[in-house]
Amino acid sequence: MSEPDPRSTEARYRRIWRVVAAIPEGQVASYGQVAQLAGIARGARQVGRALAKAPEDMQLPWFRVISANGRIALAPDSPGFRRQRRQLLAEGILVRDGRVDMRRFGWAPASDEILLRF
DNA sequence: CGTGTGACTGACC
DNA sequence: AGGTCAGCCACAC
Repeated sequence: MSEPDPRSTEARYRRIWRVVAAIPEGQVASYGQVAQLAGIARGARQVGRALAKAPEDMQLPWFRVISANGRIALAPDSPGFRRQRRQLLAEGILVRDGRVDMRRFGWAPASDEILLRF
């Protein structure tokens, strides 16, 4: 019996989904932060990929993931952008011009919280 | 196997 | 504050 390679794309996606699922309601995390917590250095782009690939019935809070600069990464004129903005606003996260104040809404998990969860 | 393309980032103007 | 750029990495062609 061989363990699945933790470096495989599938294994990485599963860890990414696990981290995203742990982002508290009312808070946001950046793609790079999610990658970091999932043990994937410099894997920000993979996070975007994993979110796009996440099964709908997984009900992943993908909308809580935004760019490190606080901006919604999707195209401002896209349906995805509008949906993300709406869902963020729905849980009290202020979105102004497609931007969120990371200092106010950014997720800052405590170290023990990280060790226990991931 | 080379190239182009992003739901990305950090560094530098 | 806002644009450019190189680095990044999985994927489509």
